[in-house]
Amino acid sequence: MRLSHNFTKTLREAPADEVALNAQLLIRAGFVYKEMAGAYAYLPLGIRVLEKIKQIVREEMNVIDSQEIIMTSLQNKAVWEKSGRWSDEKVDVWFKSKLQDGTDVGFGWTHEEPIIEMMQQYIQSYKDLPVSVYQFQTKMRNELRAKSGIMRGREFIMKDMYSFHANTEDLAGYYDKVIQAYERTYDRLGIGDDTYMTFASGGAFTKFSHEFQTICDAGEDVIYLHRGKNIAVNEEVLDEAIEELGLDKKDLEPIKTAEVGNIFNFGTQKSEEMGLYFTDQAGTQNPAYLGSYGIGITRVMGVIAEKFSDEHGLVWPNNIAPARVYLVQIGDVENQVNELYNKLQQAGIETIWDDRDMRPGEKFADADLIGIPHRVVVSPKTLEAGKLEYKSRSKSESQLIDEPTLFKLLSV
RNA sequence: CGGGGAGUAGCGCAGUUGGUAGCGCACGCGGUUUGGGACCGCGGGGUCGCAAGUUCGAAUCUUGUCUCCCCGACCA
Repeated sequence: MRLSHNFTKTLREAPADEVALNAQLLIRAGFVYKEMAGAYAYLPLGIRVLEKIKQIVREEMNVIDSQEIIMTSLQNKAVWEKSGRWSDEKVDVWFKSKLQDGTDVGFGWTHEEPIIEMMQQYIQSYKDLPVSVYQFQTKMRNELRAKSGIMRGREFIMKDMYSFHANTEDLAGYYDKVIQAYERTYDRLGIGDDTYMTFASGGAFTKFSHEFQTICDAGEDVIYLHRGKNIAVNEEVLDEAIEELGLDKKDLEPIKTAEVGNIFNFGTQKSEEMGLYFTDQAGTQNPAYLGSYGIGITRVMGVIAEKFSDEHGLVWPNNIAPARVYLVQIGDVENQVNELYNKLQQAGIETIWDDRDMRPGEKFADADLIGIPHRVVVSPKTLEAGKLEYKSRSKSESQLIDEPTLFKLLSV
């Protein structure tokens, strides 16, 4: 990407109505645009990060044999009435509207009911089970108050996955596979070391659901961590969990965290509500066992922006940075930079080429703000030395290296 | 939804005994510059959130309304 072709521009100062660090940095650097409270547009740089996060999640869900689909944002009132959750008293985040003929429709805040409804068409026999599906969807939730930048919006992207099983053991086995897949996912996203599986409320079938909580000052949750046993408990179920798990409160350390995932074992409750039954080997009808598994994609991006930044700007982890290399052109050296740019492209190394007609200082400042992991400078000076200037975003000193060394460095 | 704060140019801000709006950044033109956000000159851009009201006159006073932010509550 040639930066001169990018329509966004960086800001020296963040808009006054943004207090959340993630939104301040992402807006200043040109990753997102705020449409209204709790609703953000994703710009070219932001899309790159978002797609990388999605791709990592996609790959890990595929590993556990889940199949990708896309459901609809418009939802059918009748489907939700089956579970009783069309009611505004039961669900206070509904966005609702009407078709021109007066028919009520809702905007999806989750897809549990619709997916169960849909799967009735495809699951009749034990032979059709197990099955797991997932999607990346924009969820709409009419929150009373949006906050924390892109970490808690009224519109956000979530990966939601649903699995259907013939019996509780099969679901339990899959549930464990999901946990492992989530752990691999958070590792690859660069937040694995700070992310804890946490006992939380909300299990319909089991006593607890499990959240994945990432240490983050901007988070909204507090978990209690037992470092020795590596067990974490959400504050909301602290007393119950201490009792259930035989923990001593004095061994637990409270930590501020942000929820980046939540998985549920619903047992057969929802299938019974919605009427999802299958025929077993004996020819009898049974409700399917359901698991539900979410990862907040845009929230993960916010958490990472929040966690990995310094006084100069964003510091993206390698795997989700919008590019690997930020190539700074200083002076009249376009041809030489173009040559290196093409080599990087051919090597499959995503590069942002700062070919703008600006002073070096501004380019360096933007390189830092945008947070690309590797910075390479080409200037008359470096060309004279027959070298390239290299700097890692996370280090303060730069060094002169030759081209083979650069490619070796980038191949890791 | 309760409490608090704020809406003036794309962004950050100034502008009270009420007198017709200004600064920095950004933007356009010219020139000098060119390795960590340059400098000089000239220039464009604002229904002062919106609507009523008071007044000869309102960014400024009154009322209403919309929006945004923070704390709390809420959060499958």
